[in-house]
Amino acid sequence: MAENGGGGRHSDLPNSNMFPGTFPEGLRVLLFDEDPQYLHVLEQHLQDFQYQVTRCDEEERAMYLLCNHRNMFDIAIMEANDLDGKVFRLISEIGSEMDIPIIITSKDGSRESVTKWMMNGACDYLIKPIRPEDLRLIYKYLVKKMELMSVTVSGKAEEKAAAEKSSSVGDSIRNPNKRKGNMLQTDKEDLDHAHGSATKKRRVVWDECLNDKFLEAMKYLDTRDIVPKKILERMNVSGLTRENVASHLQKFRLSQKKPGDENKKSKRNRSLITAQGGMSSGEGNVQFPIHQINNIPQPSSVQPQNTNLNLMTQRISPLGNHHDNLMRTHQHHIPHQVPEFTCNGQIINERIVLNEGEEDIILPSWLMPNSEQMDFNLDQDPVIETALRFSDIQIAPDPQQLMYVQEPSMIHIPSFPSSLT
DNA sequence: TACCCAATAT
DNA sequence: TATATTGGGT
Repeated sequence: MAENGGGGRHSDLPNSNMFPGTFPEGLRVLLFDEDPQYLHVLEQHLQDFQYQVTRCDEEERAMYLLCNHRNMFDIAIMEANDLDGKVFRLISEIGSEMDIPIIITSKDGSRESVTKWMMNGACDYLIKPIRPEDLRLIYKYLVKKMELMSVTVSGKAEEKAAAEKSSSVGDSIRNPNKRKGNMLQTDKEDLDHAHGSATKKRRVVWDECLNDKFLEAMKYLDTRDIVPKKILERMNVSGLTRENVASHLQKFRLSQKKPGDENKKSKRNRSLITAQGGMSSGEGNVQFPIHQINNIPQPSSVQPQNTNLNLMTQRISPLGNHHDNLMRTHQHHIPHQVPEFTCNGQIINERIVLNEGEEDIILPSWLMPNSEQMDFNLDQDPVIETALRFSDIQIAPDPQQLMYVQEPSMIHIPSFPSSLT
């Protein structure tokens, strides 16, 4: 891959020392353009800047990824030429709920188009042909978040404590990254949010990745050491507090107490149970998506180095082809909401969830193409593959809060019954 | 101080 | 619903 074309870009960042690693290198970009050639050009440019590009030249697929795998991306660049298209509808209707900046690209430089897109969820609008420099600078939409989470994560204990105190003041906790429909207000809004969230504690979403860490820690620890503090230490997830772990442990223990309840649960709750019988907490909520837990390349050798695709294969294969099941499920259910699968690049359990949770939905109904179109095999999907390939090695900016996971988890402890209600 | 647990709040 | 917080007890 070519060396970056933007010399000294890191020093471009204000207070760049507060940004982890080599940010914005590794920025995960979902790139959609219907023109394969132009797509390739853009991809090339982005890669020149060391961004991880997942390219896509089919609208449906791009939207599918945006809807259902946005945690695999830090930012999306979507081609869109008409204001009545599905992309526009997608972004204007649920774009504000997405936690990912969406940049629109178009040949249409009309004021109407620019204005409409910008007012309906796009964070920027690039008129083709796009200058490489504009692509290089896409990380700017994440800088604020990076700064924000840097404050949150790097804080000392006192600051943390203070932050925790202040979180009980009573004002609502808002998603600092949720963009408003009217992006003309974005900067101000984001500033407000940034200010607020820097002093607030966000909810932790115990999704598959984090839960795996938790389970792995439990497994590793001696029985007498299974206390929040030790688990926290063992998990080695920065940003996570003892209280977080204590809370989760409490839930865990409760869930173990009455495993019999499992059978009484509704179908809906079954969607939270992994194939291993574990608790996946796959609710898919966006408060603190676990894609924010960026796997740092493993320094040593606790376990064999995960070479990502292999890892994925290992984890996927025993479970059969869930993609097919997933797709079949979709074909039989009218979608009504967009679930969020939060495990960074690790879609195994999300598929399990989908497989078992009959009510899990992928696309909004108006986005649902005919089943033929949607029935692509994700296992062999180069788009998914790209994202997966990068998923474990990236050092990607975290939109809300960064948690470093130093030991990619491969161990799943069976039986973490879910279902506490 | 850390822990557990139940209840309650968000 | 999931997670955080609180409060009482060990």
